[in-house]
Amino acid sequence: MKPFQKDFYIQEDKMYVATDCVIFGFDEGNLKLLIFKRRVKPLMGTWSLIGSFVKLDEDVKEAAKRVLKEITGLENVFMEELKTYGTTFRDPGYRTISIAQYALIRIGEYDKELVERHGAHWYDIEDVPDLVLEHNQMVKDALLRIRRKARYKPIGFELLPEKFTIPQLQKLYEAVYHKEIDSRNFRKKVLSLNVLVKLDEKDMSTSRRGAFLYKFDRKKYLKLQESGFNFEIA
Amino acid sequence: MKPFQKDFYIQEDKMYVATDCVIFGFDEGNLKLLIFKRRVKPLMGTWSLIGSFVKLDEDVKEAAKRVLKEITGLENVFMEELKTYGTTFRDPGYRTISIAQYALIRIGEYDKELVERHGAHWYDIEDVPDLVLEHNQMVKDALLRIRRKARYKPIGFELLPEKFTIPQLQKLYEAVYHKEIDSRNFRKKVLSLNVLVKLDEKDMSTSRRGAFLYKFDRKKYLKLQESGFNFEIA
DNA sequence: ACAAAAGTGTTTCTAATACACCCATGG
DNA sequence: CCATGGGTGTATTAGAAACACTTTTGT
Repeated sequence: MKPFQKDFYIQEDKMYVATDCVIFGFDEGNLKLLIFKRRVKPLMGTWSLIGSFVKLDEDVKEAAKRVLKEITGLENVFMEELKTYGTTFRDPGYRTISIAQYALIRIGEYDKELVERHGAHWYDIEDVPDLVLEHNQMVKDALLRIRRKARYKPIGFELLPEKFTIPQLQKLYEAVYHKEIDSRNFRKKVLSLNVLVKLDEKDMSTSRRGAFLYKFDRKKYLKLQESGFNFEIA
Repeated sequence: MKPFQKDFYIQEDKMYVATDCVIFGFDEGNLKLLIFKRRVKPLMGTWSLIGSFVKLDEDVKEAAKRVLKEITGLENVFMEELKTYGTTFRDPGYRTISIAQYALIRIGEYDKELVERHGAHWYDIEDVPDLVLEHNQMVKDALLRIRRKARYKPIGFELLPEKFTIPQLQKLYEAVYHKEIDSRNFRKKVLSLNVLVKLDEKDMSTSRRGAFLYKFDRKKYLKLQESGFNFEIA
C-alpha cells in the first residue's frame, strides 16, 4: 500500500508512532486497570499497557480502538488522548513516540474469554505492578486527568453500567478521589444537577431494601451545558 | 548520525512527527497570537503556526523550544503540550503527526528584529486569519485549554511582565474570558490568595494617580498548593 | 477644578458542609 | 424482630456576586 504519492519531506527524519491505552474499569468499589504482557521485542513479556504502532494509513485513535477491540471485544468506548510520551531514548527498540490514551469501560461488558486469551489482567489501581517503559507514569497521569475531568464532565457514568444506583455512583467517586463522601450531600448534589432519570426498578443485590436504579440522561446534560451551567460532582 | 544501533520495529510504518506552537501574548488589553508564513512545500506561503519537524535525536519539546527561540529569541518560556493532530491525510506532504504545544510569552521581551526577519506577526486573537492545515483548530483548542487551566493554575502571570498592576491582571483575565469582571471583587479575590507581593513602585503609564506594581511569588504559590488550597481566579 | 483611572467596604444571596434519624426488607 | 444498607432534612458557614463612592494627580 502506498497512501501518499510523493514524500515532500524526504530530508526530514521519520520515526515510529505508537499509541498506548490506559484502560480503567470500576468493580466492587475499586478502580481497576487493564494491563497485559508485552508481545514484542525488546522487553517482551513485561507488564505493559495495551498498545500498538500506528499505521501509515490509520488515525491514531483508530489504532487505539483497534487494539482495544482486539483485546476486550468492546467498541464505542469512551476514549480520550492523554498526552505524548516520546523522549529520545525512552524506547530501546527505536525512536518511538507514543500517544497515550485513556479509556473508561463498563467492566461488566468486556469479553472475558478474549481478555484471558491475550494474557490481560485487571489490577486494582492501588496495586499496579511495574510496567514497561514509562507506562506507570502514563497511569499516574491518566488518573490525575480523570480526577480533574470528573469535576466538570460526566465521565464517571462511562464506568458504570447503563443502570446504576446512587450509592454505586458515590462509591465510584469515592474510589476516584480516594476519600469518603457524605452520602446525604452527595445525593443532594447529584440529583440537583438534574441529569439522572430515576427508574421504576431497584437493584436488590446489595441490600434487603434495594436501591433505585437511575440512568444518565445525555440530552438533559447537553441542555445543562448549553445553559452555561457548571456540572460539578464531589 | 545514527542514534539507534538497531531498529527492532522495522516491519512497522515510520512517519514524520512535527510540533506546532500556539504562541500567546498579551498587549494593551488584548490576547494576541504569533503566526508566520509557512516556509516549506507544499502550501508554502500560507499563514501558519510556528512549527518544525522533530528530529530522531531530539525530544518533542526540545524541537518546539528550538523554533520558538529561533523566531522570538526567547528561552525559558512557559510551554505545554496541547494535543496531537494527525489524521491520516491531513498533511498532503506525507503522513505527519503534529504534536501541538501552546506557549505563553511576555510580549515585551521578544526580539522584534528576529520576529520580523522571519515574517512573523502578532494577530489579535479575535482576528486570526485562515491558517494552514488545521492550525485554526489548534488555536481554538489552545484557547479553551488556557481558559480552563487559568482557573486553577497561575498561568496568567506568564503573559504579564515581571512587575504588573492589579488592573493589568484584571484586563488579562477579561481578555481570556472575554467578559467584564467587577474590579472590587477581582482585587479582593486575587489578593486573598496571598501569592502577590506588593512593591513600592508604581506604574504611572496608565493614570495620573499611578497603580502599584506587584510581583507573583512562586514560593508562596507552591506553599498554597501544598496546603491543598484551591487557586482560583475569575 | 476636573478628568480619569486606582482603590476601598458592606450587604445579599447562594452553595458547601456538617450532622442524625427513619425506612424497607429478607432472613 | 433485627440487622443492613437506602433514603431524607435542617442549621451553619463560607464564599460569590452585586453594588457606589473616595482618592490621587497631571493638566
